[in-house]
Amino acid sequence: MKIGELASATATKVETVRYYEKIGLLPPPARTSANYRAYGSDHLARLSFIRRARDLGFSLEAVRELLTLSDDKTQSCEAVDGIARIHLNEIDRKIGDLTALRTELDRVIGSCRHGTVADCKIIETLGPRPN
Amino acid sequence: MKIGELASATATKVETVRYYEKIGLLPPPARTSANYRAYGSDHLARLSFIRRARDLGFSLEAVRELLTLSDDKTQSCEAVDGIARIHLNEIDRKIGDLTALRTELDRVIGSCRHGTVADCKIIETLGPRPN
DNA sequence: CTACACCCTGTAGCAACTACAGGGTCAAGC
DNA sequence: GCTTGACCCTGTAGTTGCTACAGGGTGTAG
Repeated sequence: MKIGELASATATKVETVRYYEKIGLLPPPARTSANYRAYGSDHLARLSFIRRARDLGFSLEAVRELLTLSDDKTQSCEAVDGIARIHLNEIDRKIGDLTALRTELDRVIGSCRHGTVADCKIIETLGPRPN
Repeated sequence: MKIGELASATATKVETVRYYEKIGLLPPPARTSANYRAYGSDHLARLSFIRRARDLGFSLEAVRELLTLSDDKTQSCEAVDGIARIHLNEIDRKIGDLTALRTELDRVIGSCRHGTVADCKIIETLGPRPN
């Protein structure tokens, strides 16, 4: 299959597929006589794997590790589990940060009395403080 | 005050202060005879504003708008309120996305039986699907 | 007078793509 | 046979918000 077909089969942009090849996530495929990339089902499987891992929020570096691990079927699953757990912790941290932020921002917005900027509580909150 | 003093007074790195000047968020200050930047209290106030807005998660583009609005004290507070509300919506969306992700990832991790990679449920989840 | 901390400019790097510019290829329709 | 349009190629520059040099100059304490 050509790059456009592979891309649409995996909901990826063509440029992104080439990018994954350039950074070594996706092995370079064979070429046609016209120098077009010719992909097989192994490429499709690998790119699907990458996309699903990305959708779960794994970084490209984590995806690279997961791919390496998944290539050696005899290895223990522990390393895979570890990567996933680290990622879960990061997500929890982000959710916590965003929730705290949300509370603070909500408080700021709630104080807005819709007057002029001169006595806008939002601007005031951001402005200089007397300490 | 010199750039290092301004930076530490606002918990900002020196490079970041220069960066804000370069992108036009912070006006260029006067210079000493040795070509050192010399800041006044107005710069301190403005940089504090920027930092607090950034801490609330506003993008630099949003900060730029907030600064412009806060400069015209006679204007209505509505635009400010609007920017803040848009930002709040974005935060809510992000929290929602991350929470969904968290659930999914937790499910994936929970299915791990700690065997070999060959029958790792995590890898399996990421691998090719029969559709 | 010599360390050392600070300041200057300018450029390159990070993640993870995205968007051109400037070309080549191929199938369909007139 | 020739044009149109959709696709493909490479390579480079842009995005956000900084951060980290490299290679210099300045100011002060001992």
